[in-house]
Amino acid sequence: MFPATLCSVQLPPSFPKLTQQHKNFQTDSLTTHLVSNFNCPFELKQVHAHFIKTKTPLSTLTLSRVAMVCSSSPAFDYAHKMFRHVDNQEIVLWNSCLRSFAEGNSPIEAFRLLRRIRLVDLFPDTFTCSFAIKACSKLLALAEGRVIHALVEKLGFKSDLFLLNTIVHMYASCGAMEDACCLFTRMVERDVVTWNIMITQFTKLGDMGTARDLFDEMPMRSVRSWTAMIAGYVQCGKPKEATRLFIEMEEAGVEPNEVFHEMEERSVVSWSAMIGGLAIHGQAEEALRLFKRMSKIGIRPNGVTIIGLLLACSHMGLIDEGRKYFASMTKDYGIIPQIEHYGCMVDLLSRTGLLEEAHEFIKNMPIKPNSVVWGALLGGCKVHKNVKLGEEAIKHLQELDPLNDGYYVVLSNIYAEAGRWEDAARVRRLMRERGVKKTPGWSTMAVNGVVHEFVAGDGSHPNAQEIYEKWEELLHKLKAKGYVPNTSVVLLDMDENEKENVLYRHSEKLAVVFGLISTSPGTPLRIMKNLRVCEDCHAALKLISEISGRQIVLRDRNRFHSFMNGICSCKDYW
DNA sequence: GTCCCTACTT
Repeated sequence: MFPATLCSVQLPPSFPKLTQQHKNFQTDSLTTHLVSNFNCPFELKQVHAHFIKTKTPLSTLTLSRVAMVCSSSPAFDYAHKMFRHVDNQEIVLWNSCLRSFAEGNSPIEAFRLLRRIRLVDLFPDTFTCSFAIKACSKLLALAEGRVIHALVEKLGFKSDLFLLNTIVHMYASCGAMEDACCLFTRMVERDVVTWNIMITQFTKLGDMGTARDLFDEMPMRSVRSWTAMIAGYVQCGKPKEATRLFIEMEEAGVEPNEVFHEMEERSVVSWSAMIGGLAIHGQAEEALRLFKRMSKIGIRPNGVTIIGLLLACSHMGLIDEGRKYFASMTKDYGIIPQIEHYGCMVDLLSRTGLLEEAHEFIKNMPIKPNSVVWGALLGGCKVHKNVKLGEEAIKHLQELDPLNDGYYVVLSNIYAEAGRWEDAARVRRLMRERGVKKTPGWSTMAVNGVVHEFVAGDGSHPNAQEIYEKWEELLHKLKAKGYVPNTSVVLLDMDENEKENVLYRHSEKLAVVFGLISTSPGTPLRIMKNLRVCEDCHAALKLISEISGRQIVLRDRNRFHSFMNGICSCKDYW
């Protein structure tokens, strides 16, 4: 809130006017101080008064900073009246505020500012609308987006291509694909960005068919078009198609329709997407090979490229390579490691079982470790059964991310595996006390364009009876192949029979069985899971791929698993 | 001064 003085002051009818006529003006030290320290809206009037008194030209103040500081009401009104006299491009100042809000952490503030702009006699331009729509995209505020779209039409900006692209993107990112498509179809003029937006959205929906049709149809392609398609194939578990397209992109070269420097910038993204994609598909060697090729043709990696490399090493346990890349990022490429890089390194060390080293690494990091970093250590403690360090990690996680159920579950699991049932129960009690609930596991699978959802233990699927019957049949075959249910992954304190039943109702098993009975033989099955696949399901899926002769692609929270002929692409390291 | 792509852990 503002102090009453600022709120209640009535501006004089003739608002003090300052122009830029003082050419040889020398600022005194107080003015310099006021200018360089202006960061409080309460002070605007005082500063303004001082400027009038000392005949300081208002342009001495950085007006964009004033706008930023005073963008909230009621300082807004005062700043607006002040700007009116000094800057005939006042809207630009507010636009840059809108932009900061829309792109930063306060898109709601962008809406408030837009309302203030509309309330005074200021005319929004295409930029104003563009930033306001961007705020809608960020907040997934479809209703507000529609209002601003209407405003765009009303103000007569409806043929502005930049603006229309922003609106198409807003509709698409808010999930209103019909509106996005409708606008796309109606647009008289489209550029490569328009097409890229549509392609990207379809790839995000997993509809690679439509995305590909658009990609083939578009009159010209930019690096981003290729990147969107490649990333799309990676995300939906088709690394082969991604690689094929990547090679095609290299062979085709890219049309010079973006400034050269920018093109080079962008192509780092394609390479990084491809490297990261190969990494989460467990093709570490391929990812590292690609990186060598990229370096050879002179494309410099950025921070994201390095994350891809570290991920690749992490998913395959390539400890020495990981260390090497982490060291070289600063030494050879001048990239300062961010928290994400530290997260990858802790993950790499922890997974490999170098838990003490990982702990030391965390203690010596120059930036404050976040929950991801401690979570990575905790994950390693689970795999390598280290109760002591697990407890250390959870101590920090309770402070950093107390409501995240995943960490408690892992710790409880660590205790359970060590046979410390009382401690495991204590963790579960703690969760109850704090109101933290375990996220139920669910899997989804699309069959003939319909997305089927399976929740662990759930019997609500229309084909539940059939699924369970098929599972019983499959179970015999699995056991004949040597499958032994791994009940240790069931955290609940119950007898072995009950545990087995819980295990047999895991969502990914239900999904796979449903896939087997509802698709023709040989069809690959694609499943998404919200959590990480459990060890038992992983073992079962390997065998099912062998028995059924099907490829099963499972995208879990962490990475892709591609099961084929009894083997998983993660090589059981995950 | 504007629009679209890549990214850590559980």
